[in-house]
Amino acid sequence: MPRTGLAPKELRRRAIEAAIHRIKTVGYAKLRVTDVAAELDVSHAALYAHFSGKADLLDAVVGHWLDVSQEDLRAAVSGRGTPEERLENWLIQRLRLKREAAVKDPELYEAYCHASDRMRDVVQRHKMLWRDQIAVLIVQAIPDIKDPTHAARLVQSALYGFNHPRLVLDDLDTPSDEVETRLRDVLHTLIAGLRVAS
Amino acid sequence: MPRTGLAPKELRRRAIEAAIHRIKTVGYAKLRVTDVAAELDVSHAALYAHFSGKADLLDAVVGHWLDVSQEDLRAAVSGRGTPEERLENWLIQRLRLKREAAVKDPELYEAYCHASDRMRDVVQRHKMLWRDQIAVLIVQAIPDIKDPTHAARLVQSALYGFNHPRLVLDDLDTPSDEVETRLRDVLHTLIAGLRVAS
DNA sequence: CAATTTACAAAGTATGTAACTTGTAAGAAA
DNA sequence: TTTCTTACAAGTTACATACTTTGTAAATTG
Repeated sequence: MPRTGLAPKELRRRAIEAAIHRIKTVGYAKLRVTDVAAELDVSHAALYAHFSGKADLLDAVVGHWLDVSQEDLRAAVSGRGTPEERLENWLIQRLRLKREAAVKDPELYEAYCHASDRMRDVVQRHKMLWRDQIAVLIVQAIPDIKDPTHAARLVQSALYGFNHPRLVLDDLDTPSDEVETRLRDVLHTLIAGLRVAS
Repeated sequence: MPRTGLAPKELRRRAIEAAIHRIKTVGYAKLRVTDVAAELDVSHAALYAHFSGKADLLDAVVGHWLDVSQEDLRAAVSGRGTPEERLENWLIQRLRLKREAAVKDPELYEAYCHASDRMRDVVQRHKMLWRDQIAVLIVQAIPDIKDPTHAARLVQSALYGFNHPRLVLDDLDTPSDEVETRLRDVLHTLIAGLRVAS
């Protein structure tokens, strides 16, 4: 029987929190599963009953962050305003969340960048989620659109430069409103183009 | 008087060639200015009369590669076909040049990636060149466009995901025609949108 | 006197070894 | 029986030291 007296799910949750805490304090590069275990007062080996390894723990951390961001984003889908405004808000919100995260928790954001580079499943799943949400919003903005999935992929492609974690990091030093204006310009031009084609 | 018997310009040219040769053979990471000098049968210190340092030599290498690429691209500006086709061809050609370079001379391409990451002047200058050429082609494709420079910047933004050296490297494993089709889709949608706005 | 060399300081990289981390297996505890 | 621990092999990292490379200055050559 357990020494921690915690349900597996609970310990998993605490391990993720501990890992986040460690990443925030000592940095992503110096995260040791030994230290995470120590923070929970268990031996490092105990964590291997809950995570398949370090990569899995990091995936859980990134997955948690993506889930939290997802919450924030969902609001924009059902928010107020015209459909086109909602799509715009959703995209702007996604950009802002990343920029904020990159500034507020750079170490945590770095973990996300690494996960993204390695195309880990966590990130892939969320990319598909994003595309689905974009597709939903596009249908609302352009009701007689021919192929919503195709249109969503197209929008994703065109806005990739605003969304890719590394590139977000790159133009972190240019003012938000400038980047956001560029994003809006591209989006509106795309929508105008899609309306013509539909 | 010179021991090499070469005009400064000529030695500079040979140094660039030697550097390219070294990069191709031993790799970008292992390039030593000592070795480049040895290949020219001069002491490494002699190169400091022609380049301000290693970074400057690398800039010259990347600049040379960009100049050669530029030649290939210029053809598309005055090529045959409708203006829209020429713009499309120009953009596709730019993508192909990068993909080919990344496959054929990965080490040389890496040098370009590094220069791009560090926002070196060489790369900046060529980005502006590109935008000007796009602007020229846009004016031809949409004669009554309001602000060609703005439109060119917009197209650059939307196609950044296809053009950024690192991202080109990322989807090198997806087939050319798939990537090119996506680029064409985005471009045509943008042009349709720009036509509406003009 | 302009191009080059040798000589040299500062910065960077390679190497070997000790200490630490990761992941596994066998066994103890509740 | 499940959760955890200790013990351990394999792989990494940290660190001191020796060696390379970079960049500069003074001396040299045609």
